[in-house]
Amino acid sequence: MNPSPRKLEIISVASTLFKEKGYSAVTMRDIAKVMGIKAASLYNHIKNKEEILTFIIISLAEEFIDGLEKIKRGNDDCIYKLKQIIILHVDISSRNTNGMASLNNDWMHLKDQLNHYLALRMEYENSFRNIISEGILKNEIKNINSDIMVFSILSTLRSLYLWVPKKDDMEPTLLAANLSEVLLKGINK
Amino acid sequence: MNPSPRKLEIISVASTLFKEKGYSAVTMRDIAKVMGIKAASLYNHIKNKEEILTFIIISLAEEFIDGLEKIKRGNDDCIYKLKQIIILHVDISSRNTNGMASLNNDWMHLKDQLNHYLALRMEYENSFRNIISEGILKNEIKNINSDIMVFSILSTLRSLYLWVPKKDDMEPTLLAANLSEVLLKGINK
DNA sequence: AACGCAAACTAACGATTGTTAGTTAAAATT
DNA sequence: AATTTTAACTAACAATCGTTAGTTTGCGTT
Repeated sequence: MNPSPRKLEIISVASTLFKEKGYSAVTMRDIAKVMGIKAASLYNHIKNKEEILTFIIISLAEEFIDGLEKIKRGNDDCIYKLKQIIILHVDISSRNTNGMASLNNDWMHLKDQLNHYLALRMEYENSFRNIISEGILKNEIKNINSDIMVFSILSTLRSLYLWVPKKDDMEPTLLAANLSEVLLKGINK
Repeated sequence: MNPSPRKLEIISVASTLFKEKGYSAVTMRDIAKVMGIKAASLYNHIKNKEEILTFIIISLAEEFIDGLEKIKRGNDDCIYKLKQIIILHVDISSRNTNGMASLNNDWMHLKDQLNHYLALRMEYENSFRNIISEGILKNEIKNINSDIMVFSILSTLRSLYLWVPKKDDMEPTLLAANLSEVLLKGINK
């Protein structure tokens, strides 16, 4: 059953507040106040507070997994795959700057779906690492500690949600292109 | 007046818990339980919960500012300065993996010192950006959007606290060297 | 006109929050 | 030996938390 428009509205408002103060510091009364209703009325649309967080995190995580799956299936070289991953992150982060905050910082407050989330994250990181490792084997990528490369690139991509809103004048396409240049070829002339 | 050993112990325990669940989700009773005392006893050593967070964040922020000041004063080229900044981050993050979590994620819960923190952060980012801009002028650094370079490098350095504990077998010196290679020269062969 | 339903409301619940007051026991200082 | 200090304790506080129960309101369908 699809979430009703009103439910999506609540989730959207909650995402904004979760980004500002974190999941734990946001009360149901905070969310209700922004919605212009009482806290108890929220429960006509959602099961409980945790369901809001779960929806935000799991739907984003699955969007990343799906995007990465398509990229993996392609018969491209590793550098091109990395560029597509960068585009994927810029795209999802630009469209979900609020939700990305919860994905990055509030996942530990999941209960029922915590293990599911952790499994998705491990799957994603492993796929990412495999692309790097394959690139090293094929001599497309430098033979440095692959963990460091995964960490370095992924840290930047995971922080996009903080940075994109400050640069909303910049085209996502241009941002992804510049980011590819910096992340793949460095800044040193 | 210097913090007593017992106070530092409380701050250390609190840092660990803050990293696990975030400031808002950690109660004074949580901290007390790990200390093996009652929550009320904490108040013999600290003023309130906020003071713990403030101490963690401000002392780290000032450590970064001091480190950057020394680097700025040096008469080195910009690439070398950036390498020193990377070493600074690896050093501080390795010695304070817990506290760095609060610096990154819990600063918005500061009250009295929030503006002070924001001023320090802006000062730090501006100095960082100036080094990049100078490097572009001196033709040491590629002429790409400098904001993107600042964002990219700083995002990685700010995430070190998450990653260093998983690689505690790796020498900080080696980590900093590899990181410099990746961040400055990229991964593309 | 009567009905059913979605979505708001009021009121309240038990649990938990940060914190204070007052007390006690041991250690350090005089 | 007497006294002060340190650091723990018990007990409790008002405030706030997520959530439930029961009620009301208004709109669309019969």
